[in-house]
Amino acid sequence: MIAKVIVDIATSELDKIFDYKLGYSGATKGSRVIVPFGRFKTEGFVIDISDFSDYPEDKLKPIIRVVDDVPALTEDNLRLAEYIKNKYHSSMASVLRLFLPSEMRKGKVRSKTANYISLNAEIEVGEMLSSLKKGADKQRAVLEFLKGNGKTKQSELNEAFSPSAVTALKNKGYLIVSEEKILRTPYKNLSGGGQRVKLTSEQESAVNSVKNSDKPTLIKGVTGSGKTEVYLQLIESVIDSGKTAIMLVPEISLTPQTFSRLRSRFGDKCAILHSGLSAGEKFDEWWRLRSGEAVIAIGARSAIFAPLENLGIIIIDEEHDQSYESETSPRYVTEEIALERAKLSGAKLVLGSATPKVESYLKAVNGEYNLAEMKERVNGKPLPEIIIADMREEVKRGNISPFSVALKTELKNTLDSGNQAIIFLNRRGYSQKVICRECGYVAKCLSCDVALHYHKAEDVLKCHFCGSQYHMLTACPECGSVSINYSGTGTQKVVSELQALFPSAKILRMDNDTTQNKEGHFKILKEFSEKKADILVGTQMVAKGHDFPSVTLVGILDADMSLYFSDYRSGERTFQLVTQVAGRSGRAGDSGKVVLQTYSPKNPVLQSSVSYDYENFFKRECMVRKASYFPPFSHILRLMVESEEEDLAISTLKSAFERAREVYSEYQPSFIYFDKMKSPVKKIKNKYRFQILARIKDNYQEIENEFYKIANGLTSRKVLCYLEVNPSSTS
DNA sequence: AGCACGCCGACT
DNA sequence: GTCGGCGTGCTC
Repeated sequence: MIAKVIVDIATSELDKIFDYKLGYSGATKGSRVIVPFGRFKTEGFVIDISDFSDYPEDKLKPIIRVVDDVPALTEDNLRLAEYIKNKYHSSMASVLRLFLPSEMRKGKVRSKTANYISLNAEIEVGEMLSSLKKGADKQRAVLEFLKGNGKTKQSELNEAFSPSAVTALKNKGYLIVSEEKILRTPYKNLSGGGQRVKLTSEQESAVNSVKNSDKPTLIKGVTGSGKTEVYLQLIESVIDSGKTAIMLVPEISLTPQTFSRLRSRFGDKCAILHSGLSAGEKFDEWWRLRSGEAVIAIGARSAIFAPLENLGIIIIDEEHDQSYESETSPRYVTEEIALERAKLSGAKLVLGSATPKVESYLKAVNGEYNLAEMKERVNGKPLPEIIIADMREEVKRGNISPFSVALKTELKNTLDSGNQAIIFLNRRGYSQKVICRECGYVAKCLSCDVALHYHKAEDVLKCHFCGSQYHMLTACPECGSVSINYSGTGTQKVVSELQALFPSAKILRMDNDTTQNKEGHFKILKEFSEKKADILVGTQMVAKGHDFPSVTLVGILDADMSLYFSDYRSGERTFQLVTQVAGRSGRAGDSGKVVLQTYSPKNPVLQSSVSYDYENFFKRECMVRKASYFPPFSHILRLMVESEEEDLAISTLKSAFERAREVYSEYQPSFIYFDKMKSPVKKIKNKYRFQILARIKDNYQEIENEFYKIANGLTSRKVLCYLEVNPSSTS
């Protein structure tokens, strides 16, 4: 018998099947194995067993050994892997690696065992006790304890009594030592009254809508509409029917709160897959799923690869979140893999969000997805009121502080009533954008309709989409004002100005400076939620995460800063951000307020967001993207070339461009845009980066395939060449 | 990935 | 002379 093996080395030359003699290794389809490879040994995956080999039989080597008792990969996994390999044109080894925690490879972790001690059942306890000498009180205590409590970990006995007493009893043959596997369970102490809640009629119909549809379901529910409870009851009914479930949450939501909600409801049936776990915990949680001991997997995007069989449902919470796109090879889109996995195993797929991706909602509108809407909040409270503060007016009136009059007034009210406030600083694409502080004019690229980035070193404005350059402005072309700026206020400055306005307020700051480590992040949030401060000032990271019941005011400074970010999705991002940040206000007590400061109050995206009008935003966004051929009405291909040697990068880019141009001439009518250029960030980690950008309106499958071939064909030991489809940032 | 082979520059 | 730089090729 022949084992078809993929060796666990992710290079394109080795991306083929190697045949080995199966022998008596015991390997089966899906087994991890150790095989001889050239002059050394390597780990590999058995992807098939066959009677035949095309390789000369006398040259076949035998498998050295199997790694795990149970094959690490299931047949479903292998089929899904095949799909991923074809879709993203990556090597099989790099795809298969997605299916196990990286720490498991190369035998870095093993299961942990401990010695357990119990009484030797062949001897009467009374006999043991009476045989002890008079002063042996410790030994007597150990025996009494074991008699009462049964099997106990040796380390605990040693600790509670004394190692010598235990050893003495062992030597007498009174104790039996057994080595047993112990599980390293993360968040063991998480608990809480995980009560099943009675659903509102809207929640109920969302649950039924999912159950009754054979299409994937998009649940579009406003903030606070109780989507999580819908997920939990869906999971419950799936596991009641003997199937398993995967729940994906954004990276930022991997908090003890999230876990405890599932743990308290489903207990040990739920396993947590999370990069923050120790290697041992990851290993054990993974095997609990693989062995069927746990039937619910929760985690960030990589949990879509959870080793579950008989899958009944996949839930992707906050489906619009950026963390669902992998930014390392294979650059997969979680939703695409979830769709295929659900299809392969006949599972339901549920996508949930208050602000779905334009792509997803379009699918729902087209009938490709089933749509379930939840418009009411569980607590019946209205969504926080959003007040727009026109910063152009403030500047005209001579207010040059970062805070509008409206925000100052609301801040005062909030503090006076003993509530808390969050000030959100939108620093996305911050210092690079050029904005007129008088009229709100933003410098844009003439051919792309995206904001230009200011490059300080060269003192020019550049379009990150087509690469064109413009002179830096000295005055606003619209109104002639010279108060044109490209840098904003940092968190530090905001804090000091706030402190000056409200001397007695306690202010916390949360940004990259104050949260170098993950702990800092939690520490600040915890401090704030314990009401040890009145105001929290922060960047992106305050937008998501904890609920703060006493927060009744949220201030958004420079709401438009991400609006003109050079990305076709900037409008979408802004809408999502405003909705999300607004959701931080007034969760429990009094109804909340939001002050949104902007230089472009008439902007349609902001207008839609202040009235929480997703439909309106969506319609307009679709119109704009359709007219200008941006996704989902086109596909953006970005072929990257990276090398430490600039000359080599350039020559590779040239040959890539030559080949791409052949594709271009064959399919010219399908191209909206096609050119080569330096990457906006031209050097990262000592690697020079160049790119080819293309935007395609049809025949994209063929063109994409050709581009993948070009990229893979040009990658070598010294040059990395890869393709990004609809990249979310073009840095 | 890892390791051997092999072909040119700088050195005890 | 040869030590060692790294470019190239092979691995069932």
